[in-house]
Amino acid sequence: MKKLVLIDGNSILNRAFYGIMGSKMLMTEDGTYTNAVYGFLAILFKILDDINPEYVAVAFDLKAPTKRHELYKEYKATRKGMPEELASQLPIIKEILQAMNITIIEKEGYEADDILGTLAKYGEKQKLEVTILTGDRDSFQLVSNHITVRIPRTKMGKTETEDYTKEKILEEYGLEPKKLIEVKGLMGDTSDNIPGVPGIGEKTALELIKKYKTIDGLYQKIERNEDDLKGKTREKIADNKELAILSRTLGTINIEVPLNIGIDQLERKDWNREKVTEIFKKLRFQRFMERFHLEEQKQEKLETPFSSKKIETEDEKQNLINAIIENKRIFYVFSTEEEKKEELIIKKKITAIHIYHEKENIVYTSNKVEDFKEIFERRDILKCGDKLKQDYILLKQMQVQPENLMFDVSIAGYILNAISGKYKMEDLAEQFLGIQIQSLITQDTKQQINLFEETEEKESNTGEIYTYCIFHLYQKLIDKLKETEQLELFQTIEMPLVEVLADMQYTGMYVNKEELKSYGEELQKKLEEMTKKIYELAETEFNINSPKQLGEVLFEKLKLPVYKKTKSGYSTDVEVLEKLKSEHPIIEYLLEYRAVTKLKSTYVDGLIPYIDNKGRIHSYFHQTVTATGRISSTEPNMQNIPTRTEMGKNLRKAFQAEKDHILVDADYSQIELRVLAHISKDKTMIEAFNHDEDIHTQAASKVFNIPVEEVTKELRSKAKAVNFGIVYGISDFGLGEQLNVSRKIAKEYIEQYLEKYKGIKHFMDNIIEIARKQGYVETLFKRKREIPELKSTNYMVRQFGNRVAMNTPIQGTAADIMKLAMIRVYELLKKENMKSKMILQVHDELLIETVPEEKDRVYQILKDCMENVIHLEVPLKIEISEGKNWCEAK
DNA sequence: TGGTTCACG
DNA sequence: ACGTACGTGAACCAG
Repeated sequence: MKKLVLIDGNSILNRAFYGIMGSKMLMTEDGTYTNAVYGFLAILFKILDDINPEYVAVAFDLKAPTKRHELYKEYKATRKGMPEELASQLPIIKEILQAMNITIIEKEGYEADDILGTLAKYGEKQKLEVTILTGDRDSFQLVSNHITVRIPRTKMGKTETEDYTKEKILEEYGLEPKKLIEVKGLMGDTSDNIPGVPGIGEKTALELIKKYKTIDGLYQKIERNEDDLKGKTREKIADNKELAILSRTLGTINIEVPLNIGIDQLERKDWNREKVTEIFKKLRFQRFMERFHLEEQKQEKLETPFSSKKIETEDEKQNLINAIIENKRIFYVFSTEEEKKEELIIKKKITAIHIYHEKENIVYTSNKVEDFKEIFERRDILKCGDKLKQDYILLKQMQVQPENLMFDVSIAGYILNAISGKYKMEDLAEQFLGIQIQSLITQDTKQQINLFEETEEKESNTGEIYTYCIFHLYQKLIDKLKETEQLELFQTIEMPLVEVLADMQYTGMYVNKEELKSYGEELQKKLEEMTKKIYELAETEFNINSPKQLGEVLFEKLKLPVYKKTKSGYSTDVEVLEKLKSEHPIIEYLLEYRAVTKLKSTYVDGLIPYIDNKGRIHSYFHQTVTATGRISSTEPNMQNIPTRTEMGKNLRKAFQAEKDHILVDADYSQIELRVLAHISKDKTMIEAFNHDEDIHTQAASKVFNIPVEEVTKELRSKAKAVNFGIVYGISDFGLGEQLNVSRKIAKEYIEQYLEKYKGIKHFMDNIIEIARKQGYVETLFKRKREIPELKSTNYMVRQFGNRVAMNTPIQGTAADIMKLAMIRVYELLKKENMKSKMILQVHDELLIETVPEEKDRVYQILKDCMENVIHLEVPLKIEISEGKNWCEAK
């Protein structure tokens, strides 16, 4: 039997739009939304795969009002408009369907489901097996022996489908599909603006139709008093006969639309591959292009634009070294291999070095890195490469102290665009040189892995190509940085910081493994107690870590009130639990359980495997990750070690100074607000900082219009939240949420605040205008962040863009200042040959491990460098403390 | 893999 | 009528 697939275009596009919204709004660089198109195609490809039909058609609604709905005049008025982000995708999907030679059917005056109904019945008569793909349960009335309705569901991001056959409908509703029209007439459908009989829901309607077969049958019996209905229900039904009949008409799918279409017009044909490729390329649908092999293979294998040579003779080596010294710079890349891997600690070593010879256009390769030790240690030779922090560490491990690491391609890429996230050599070579690295690689490394026991030499020219690219990217990126006026930022902050971070990462932080383990055991005991208590109180055993199961226990079994929901069910976060505290004794145990598991799994069990044989943890510090210019830390993240709670503080006792050493912790006080005072030039706030006043107390006095002396703890804390809000890019809703006050009150706070801090108001308005005009914002040191969100057609996204515009100059400038301070501190410690080591940065906090005899000097250096790294309109202030461990030093 | 939760600044 | 404070990373669950 041949098969026909009919698709409700609007319904599926709609599903796809809301299904793939979530976290990432798919969009191309120029702001075209593509999420619904993408989802539509995913669903389409799936059904074509599953069913492999001989015939296909897609139906769309046309905007004109339909006959059916004209009957109900309010219909149009209450009809929800499509959001612009969705509407803009409609013509795109039509264009694609056309390119795929899939028939599109639209008819003025008819809805998609009318067209589908007509075609389905027609198909059935032609002896076809018909499947209707739609998100609309209305179409169940069309189901018959040879017509099935398939409904897609987005479940956890994935699209599943469910088929409604005649049997399934009989089973689920106890009625023939056709009878569902009668049911709808009684119950109505709010989403479709079909009124139905007031007070009659699905249950009653189903029962009535089961009993009386049709609406007409029902009213016949009522009119003859042969029914057995009682009271209110009978009255309502009797009173609303007209409405019921109207509703049935509204709910009936028209299966007699005059279409003049023959079956041969629905036949599946080959795609116009060229056209489809062009559109997919524009929309960046890489996945689909790969799946259908659409990428045009224009370049076979490009001729390599340079030569490669292994260094074999002494002469060759000397010739290269001479060239490097003469040019005062080296373009190079290391090849590395994993030396050993214990738990999560990976140790790498250099296996070869590739160096570009500028005059000869040859990339030389040597596996004797020691030959170039001197070159790396020379300060007068500029090192140009990629991921130089890693190189620094690798060299350091072979007793080489590299100097003048001043050009790193990925960092240059990051400075030029902090939000692209594409800083791999492949990305940068493509973007700035138009070189397709993949097409230049001669041997596929993947193919030869494990072909031999001993992988002697991986015969890949990747390292050589990278080296060649570095040379060409150098001039290109330097020019770009000049163009954007960011060369100074790059050369005086970002590049000098590479060595600082490398050294910090190389040094690592001492963590007392034994103490950490025993603390873990303590937590384990607590955890077992909590678990027992929770099971008792819940009268059931379940996985407390599963928000889903916990939600079921709290809100279904224990019937606690639901304050908040998430996409997938009940929310069970701290905020919700705090509100439920008085409702049930189980809550306090849950809160405690959550706190303890977090500590144990993330910070005890999670950290132990990172401790090396010297007791130190070497977190990776990333310089090309954040949108604002901050540093980030991973494997493990050392920037979010607990500190706020008592338990957190106890944990910090395991983070220590080495034997006979001391930790010194320096903390910028209010750096973000000070930066804000400076860039907004707000008189009031500047004055507060210049007189060393408590900034939150001052804010309280301004917001609540009372003298400073009368500011209570509560008011100060509220004003503190307002200050935070200002830094984050204020919104009344957000502040209200934070303070647990109405958004009206929150709005008053903000208005008061901005009334008193006029300069800040001016800054906020101004920065948004600038951001809109130029498409980006920048920090005091010219770090830039593009804000494409401001161009969005979606209000929410634009609002987010506004907040980002306000926050980024503040957070980013503070990050710049800290980076510069770190460089100053590092330079002094190095110059004075001190044993003291910088071991950690936590955004506004710097941690140094020192020895008693250097302690005073470290204090001096920290204070000098951090407070005087730049002179703003307000002073920068730090607080320093010390201790044997990180808890004491805070 | 995405969603939820939670640790830090 | 909507659905929001800024910047991160990791563990865990469910599909």
